[in-house]
This record gives sequence, C-alpha cells and structure tokens, in this order.
Amino acid sequence: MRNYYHFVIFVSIMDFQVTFKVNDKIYLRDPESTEVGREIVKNAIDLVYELGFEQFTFKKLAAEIGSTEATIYRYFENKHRLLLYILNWYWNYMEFLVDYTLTNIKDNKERLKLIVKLLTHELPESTGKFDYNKKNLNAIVIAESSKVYLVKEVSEINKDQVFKPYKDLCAKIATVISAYNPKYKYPKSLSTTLIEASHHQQYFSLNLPRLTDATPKNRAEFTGQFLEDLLFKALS
Amino acid sequence: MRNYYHFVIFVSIMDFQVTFKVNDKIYLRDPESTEVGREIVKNAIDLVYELGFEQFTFKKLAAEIGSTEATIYRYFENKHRLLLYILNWYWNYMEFLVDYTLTNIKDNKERLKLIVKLLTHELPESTGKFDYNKKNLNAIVIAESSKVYLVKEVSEINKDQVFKPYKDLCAKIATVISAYNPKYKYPKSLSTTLIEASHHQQYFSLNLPRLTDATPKNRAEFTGQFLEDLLFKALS
DNA sequence: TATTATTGATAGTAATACTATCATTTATCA
DNA sequence: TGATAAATGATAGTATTACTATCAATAATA
Repeated sequence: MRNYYHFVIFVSIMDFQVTFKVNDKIYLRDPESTEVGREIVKNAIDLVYELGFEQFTFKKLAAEIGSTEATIYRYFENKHRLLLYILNWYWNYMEFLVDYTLTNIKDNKERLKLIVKLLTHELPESTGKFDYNKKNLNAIVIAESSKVYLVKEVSEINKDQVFKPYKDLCAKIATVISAYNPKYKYPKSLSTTLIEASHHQQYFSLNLPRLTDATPKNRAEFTGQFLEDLLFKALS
Repeated sequence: MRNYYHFVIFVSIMDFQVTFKVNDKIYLRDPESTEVGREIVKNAIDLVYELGFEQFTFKKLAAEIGSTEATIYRYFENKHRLLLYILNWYWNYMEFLVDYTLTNIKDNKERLKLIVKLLTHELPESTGKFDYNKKNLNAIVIAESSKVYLVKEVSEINKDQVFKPYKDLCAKIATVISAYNPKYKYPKSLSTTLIEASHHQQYFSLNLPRLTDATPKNRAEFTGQFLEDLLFKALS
C-alpha cells in the first residue's frame, strides 16, 4: 500500500506547475524566459541522453530545434554550462521532492526510507507538453552528472555558487541523518555517498554488471535496497 | 606500530621491479616495449594531472616528450585509450598491492582494514627513475577514472575486456567481504562503493568541501575512517 | 652490411568550439 | 499604430582538436 501511496504523491505533483530559478551565473540569457530557450534545454536533455555528453554539440542541438549555433551560444557559454544548468534544475527539483515527500512524516526512519526511494527511483513523469523527459533526465543524472564537477576548473566555477543546489540537497539529507542518529560522525559524507552510489550502482548494473550484485532489470529496486541496508546499518 | 609496519611493506615493494601486462586490446603498439612508449605513458600521467583530461591533447604530450603526434598515435588510438591504459595499470597494481599486503594475514577484519587503507591512501612512491609519479597517478585516479567508463560506447569497449582489472579488483575485495560476513547480500556493490566513494570523498574534500565532513588536510585519513566505519557497520 | 622496423617531419582533412556581422523577424511600449 | 529595441537566423570565419597519410631519416636486427 505504501508504494501506491507514493505514486499518488507523485501524480499530485504533476498538477503543480513546479519551476525553479536556476542561478543566473550559469546562463548568459535565461532559457526559461523564451520559447527558444525552453526548447534548447528540453532538446538538450534528449540529445545528451541519445549521444552522450562527449558527442553532444551545439551544432547538433541547433539542427534538432531548427535553429543555429549562434542562438544557443547566446543562452549558454558552452555545453558544460548547459549540462550544469540541467543538473541545477535536477538538484533543485530533487530537493523540492524531498521537502514535499517528507511533509508531515515525523518518523526519522520513515523519512530516510523515503529519501532513499527518491534517490534511487525515476523522477515522476509529468503530462505537461513543455516538461522535460524525466526518463532521459534520470539517465543523464546517472551517466553524466559527475562530469560537471570532475573538471580542472572546478574551483573557479564553484565561486559562482553553481553547485549550491547539490550542496543544499546534501545538507538537507545530512540533517535527516543527524536527526535519526545525532552521534553519527559523517552525515554529509554519507549523504553524498548515497547520492553518488545510487548513480554508480545503477550505471554499473546497466553497463558493467559484474561490478554490482544487481541485474539490469531490477536496478532501481536493487539499488534502493542496497542503499537502505547500508544507510541503516551505518546509523545503527 | 601498525602504521610503521605498513610503511615497511611499502618500502620493500619498491625493491621489486613490479610490472604488469596490460590487455593488448588497449594499445596499438605496446608502450612498455620501447623507450618512447614508456615516455608517453610516464609523461601522460604528469600532463593529465596538470591539465585535466579534457585539456590534455596528444599534441601537447608530443611537445612534452620532444616527439610528434604521429608517434603517439602509433601507440594509442586516442587519448581515451591512453587513460584506459593508465587505469588498467593502476587497477593491476592495486590488486597486486592487495594480494601482497594481505599475505599471511589471517584475520578477516584485519584484511578488510588493510584494504580500506590501500584504497584511501596514496600509492607507495618508488625511487626508480622510470617509474610513474605515484602522487600524480593517485590524483588522476581520483579525478579522472570514472571518465573511462562513463562514455556512450562503454558496452562496445567493454567487449575487449578492458575493464577486467577493475572487475578483478572488485571481485577480490568482494571475496574478503564475503569471508568476513558470508551472509552479506551485496559484496560486489559494497566493494565498488568503497572504491568509488574513496575517490569522491577525497575529490570533494579537496574541491567541494561542503559535500563532505572532511577537511582537505586530513582527506586520506578521514576517508579511511569514514569508509572503515561504513564497511564494518554494513557487515555487522 | 642489408633489411626491416620505428620515428620525425610535414601536410592535410573534417569536426569542434567558438566569435563576429548583419539583415530579418518579433516583441515592447509611447 | 508605428517607432524602437531586442532576439533570431543566416552566413562567414578562426583556432584548435582529432585524427590520417606520406616519406625521408634513423635505429635495431639478422
């Protein structure tokens, strides 16, 4: 029954028009402010999913939306910034989902279980036409997200606070961890380990299955169980 | 005293001439077989460290070793393969270190502790002139290793068994995990989580410290403690 | 010493990652 | 509504990257 209950929560989210203001240092022109801008982001998600970040170019994206490179460069300095934009959106959305899902849930164990579920399962798909493809977004988060910070210039770009949504999400989860077990010494490290391990385990189960105990079919469910087990034992 | 003991082990390793045969599908011409080849790999490690993998090019590497792009292309198809070569070497070396370090250690708890130490601390520096710079190699593993498998063509390149050393290392650690607690359900996932978390936590502590509970100064020691705590609680 | 393998030098190509210009279209607001 | 400004599309151009090809010079080997 609990599963069904969550599903209802997810469905109800779709009825909202959930939007986030992404840090304006990430873009040159706000892509939310125009039709072309929204098309850029929406199609970027699909194209990065299709091609992988390395093969993805602004030229190909321009062709996809029937525009030109020049137009896209007016919105984003380069493709790295565009990926950063997408992930900022995702981290904001995930933090919203955590907040929303934990509303009125008092029990800290239950709160942590819900967090693990959110981190390991696909984002709720919405019906709105101009919404992002959540399946593709989810795949991008799993396969490409670490590429936004595993770059030589990380300290430089970090100055613009572009990783704040990730840090906020991490801090939020760490807070629940500390509420559950105030004596636990590594709440933030455990929090990022949950997030990153969720990506890795799912990626491995899909692409390098000998690196996990999962099978590609049950990857989300398996990863959830593995992380829940790990989390509660760590906090015992 | 135990720390000193490990140090002695490391020193004694340096007296061996440890070499590994890396899967010959990774290179076009074996870089171990010639002086130029060895210079390519040695200088690649230093240059990837300096520039980051994205800014690293064969042209720059050629300039570094006083050679030309053409020569490097005769050894490696592209820079991705060269990085793969470096990581294969590292994974082989790490597996050797695990084997070597665990020799004659019967107690499974002690064995796991030694593994965590190996995964989180820098590789033993050697004195040989033609050896790789282990500090730089360590930094590359932390910052760049996931880029060898987080690519669209992962399934294609996986067919050449180029990830076998990583899988072998993972399997070896999983074996010790299972020996310590035969009932534990996720030995391989826990193994890769230890490896990947070691990289992430150290990277974060250096570059995005709010994502961990560590400080840049104690990163290896901190990461070791965090992972040891996590590991033994998971297996309790 | 002859043969072969390897390297260095040079050149060239297609694609990438941009920047610049300008005419046209679209939005704003007086 | 018409004038003004902003955004876009079309086109062109540059430096760099990621290669491939050719060939003479050098080094290794038999």
